[in-house]
Amino acid sequence: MRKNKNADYRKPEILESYYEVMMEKGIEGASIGKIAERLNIHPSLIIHYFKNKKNMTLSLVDLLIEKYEAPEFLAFDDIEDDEERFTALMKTLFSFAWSRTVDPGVHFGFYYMSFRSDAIKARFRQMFERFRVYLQDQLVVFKNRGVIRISNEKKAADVVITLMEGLEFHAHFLADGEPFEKFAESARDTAIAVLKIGLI
Amino acid sequence: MRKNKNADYRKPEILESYYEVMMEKGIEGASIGKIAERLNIHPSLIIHYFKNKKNMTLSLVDLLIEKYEAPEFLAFDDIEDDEERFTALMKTLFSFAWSRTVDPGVHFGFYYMSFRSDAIKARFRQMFERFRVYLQDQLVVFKNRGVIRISNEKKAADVVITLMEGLEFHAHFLADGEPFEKFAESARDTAIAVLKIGLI
Amino acid sequence: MRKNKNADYRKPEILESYYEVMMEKGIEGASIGKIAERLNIHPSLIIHYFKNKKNMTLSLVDLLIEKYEAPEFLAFDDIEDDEERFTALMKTLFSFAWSRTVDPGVHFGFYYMSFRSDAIKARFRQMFERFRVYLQDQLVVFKNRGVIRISNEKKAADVVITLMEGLEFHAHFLADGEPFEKFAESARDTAIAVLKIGLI
Amino acid sequence: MRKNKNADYRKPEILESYYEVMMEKGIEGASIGKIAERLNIHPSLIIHYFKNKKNMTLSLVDLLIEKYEAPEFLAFDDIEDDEERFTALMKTLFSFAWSRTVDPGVHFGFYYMSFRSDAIKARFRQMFERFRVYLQDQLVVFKNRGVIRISNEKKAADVVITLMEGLEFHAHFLADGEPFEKFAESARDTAIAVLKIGLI
DNA sequence: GATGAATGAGTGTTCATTCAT
DNA sequence: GATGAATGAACACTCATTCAT
Repeated sequence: MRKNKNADYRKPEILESYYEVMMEKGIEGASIGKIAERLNIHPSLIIHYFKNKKNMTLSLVDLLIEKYEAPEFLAFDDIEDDEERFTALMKTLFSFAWSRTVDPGVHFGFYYMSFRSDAIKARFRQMFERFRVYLQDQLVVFKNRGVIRISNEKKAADVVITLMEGLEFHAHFLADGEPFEKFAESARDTAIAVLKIGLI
Repeated sequence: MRKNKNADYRKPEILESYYEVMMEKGIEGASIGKIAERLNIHPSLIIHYFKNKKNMTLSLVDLLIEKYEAPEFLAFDDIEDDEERFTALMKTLFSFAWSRTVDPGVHFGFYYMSFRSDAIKARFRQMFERFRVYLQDQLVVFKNRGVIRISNEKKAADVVITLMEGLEFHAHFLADGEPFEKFAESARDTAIAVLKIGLI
Repeated sequence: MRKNKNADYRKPEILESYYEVMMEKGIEGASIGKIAERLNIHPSLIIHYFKNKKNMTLSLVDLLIEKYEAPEFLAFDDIEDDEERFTALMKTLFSFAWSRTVDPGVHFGFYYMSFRSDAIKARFRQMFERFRVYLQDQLVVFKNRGVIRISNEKKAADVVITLMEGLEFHAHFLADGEPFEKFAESARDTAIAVLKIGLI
Repeated sequence: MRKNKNADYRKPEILESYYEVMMEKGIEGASIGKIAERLNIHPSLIIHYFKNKKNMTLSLVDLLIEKYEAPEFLAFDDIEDDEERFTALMKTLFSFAWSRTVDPGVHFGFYYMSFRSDAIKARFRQMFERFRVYLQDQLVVFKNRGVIRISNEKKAADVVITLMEGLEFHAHFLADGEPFEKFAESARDTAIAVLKIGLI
């Protein structure tokens, strides 16, 4: 019954299982025992690969952040028309698909963990930084093409992110029943208006 | 060593201790044992007062929500000038004091718990609902007085809340170093502009 | 809400509740807390009346034994014909009603407790002694009237009791489905035969 | 201090310890902690082997039932004479050794537990069923050989079991002082007579 | 690479009981 | 008579981790 695999196979397998258990049972419910059980392996084997839980958790965070930064998500180079490309970007940023890249329960869970773990916090901070930089660059382009009218690109990017993250929250607590996409409209339209009118 | 107090004293005392332990050790670290230790009482006394941990947790959530809804926070009736009152409201909504009414770690912790606990989620939902209704009412007044220019008050209130909550996030991950108040400016100004220009 | 009663009222009330909880949750499940809850009184009040649980348990045992020894059960004086009276006695001893005077779960529970508690064991021993004496006396009468033919009344009574108690067991484990009365027949007929034929 | 053994050694060792603690302290007194203490191991090791207490308890029940069904007990094939073999069987069924295969306190304890646990009840029921079948088969043989004279083998077997179990009870409450063997005589003789005379 | 034995700290909760009011 | 505060021991069980194999 014992299938000998090596780290390259096992580690992702274990992280996948970790993620799944987290979705079902939450952070505090995602114990090494349950993760192992789901994989039909011995808990010790998980320790064997990751040394300890903290380490494994950081690996999972890294993996999930990678998902967010997958290049497919924000590939609009094929759209030639500037206006269209801007719209496509905005639509994506406030889309359901994007919002659900990672299960929201897990997502929030890690956000929460970042309060206790500097290592996790640092990772998210870097992720957000990278995203802000990306957004800033995009905004500069769109500004130069005359699509939007902003003066402070960093602040503008910040506001967009603020709206995105706020929407995530909002959807969890207030959109119940209403479809996400419809609920996201106001936030997206606000973002577009803010950028186009040149408030910032 | 045995100090007999009664429920009116003990229960808030225990909740206070719960809150403190939560700040220090996080949700999963806030065990009945540690809470009791901090109060120099026996763990079972906590059960005596709250029956079980779930119940105690809900009591704490209720207490914290009450804090947010304390009447002092949003009392601007003494300001006669409409414009001034509007500014005061906006300043408060995006203020550090308001944001830190409850320790952000605990705050996020409960948000996170709402994914696993319907009871907690319901409480937050109600809180947000109440807040939206309050905001909506205020916006109607300001609209009638000509201070702002909006067409859909509910959506407008939603956007303001979205910005507030997004700011909370953002501050945690991106504002580090920068003072909150300065960081909050963009979000607040966006909110004001959105309301005044009549985007929604 | 507090109704002041005195011991004469409260004690039986508490014992009744104890018995009920025992039926539902078993011996180990019958805690003072649950008994009190059922009565809507404070657990301390139970201690107040009975001093401690052991004491209360003994009181309950006494009460239940009294039930078994209720005079109504074995009152056949109105039956004049000896043969008929003998049959009536035998029918009663192996009847469902008699067997279920006390809930069998509780009944067994106390039997079991008698292994750990000398006080309880002594009570049951006395009860059985008294019952044996009663039976012996009856058998002597029936023997003198020529209804049965035995040489050793004590042993004869013993065998009857053995059959009665064995039936109790048997019914629990083997009679499932089959009605008790039908199942009891063999035991009763054996008892009658043993007494009539004069084996003992 | 750490002695690594394996499940084949540990599990029976733990069950043995469980049984011993049960004899001393009763069912409710047989906690995992005490069992572990007696073995000088950590309580969680017990959980490691048996997952949970219920499971361990069922394992013990199985073990004890096995003891009752040990083939040595009822091996009379070497006795050629039918009459002698019948007597030997009867003697064994009502013997002290048989009755004390398992400590009566533990024995009763499990009987009692069968009221609350369907799993335990089912096991006992099966055990009794198997025993009845065995007895029935034997009675058929003895009947064919002319040793006994019965018409309904199942009922006959039932009565024998009833007498056996009733004796168990009886001995506990009434035979104190008197030696079991002597006390058992009446029950055994009744059984023999019932079978020989052909009452059933 | 993989398993299983073993640990020890910790979890929430139950329980009988004592004491003060 | 009745309540509530408080205790402390005990309970089954979970968990991450270490070590030997």
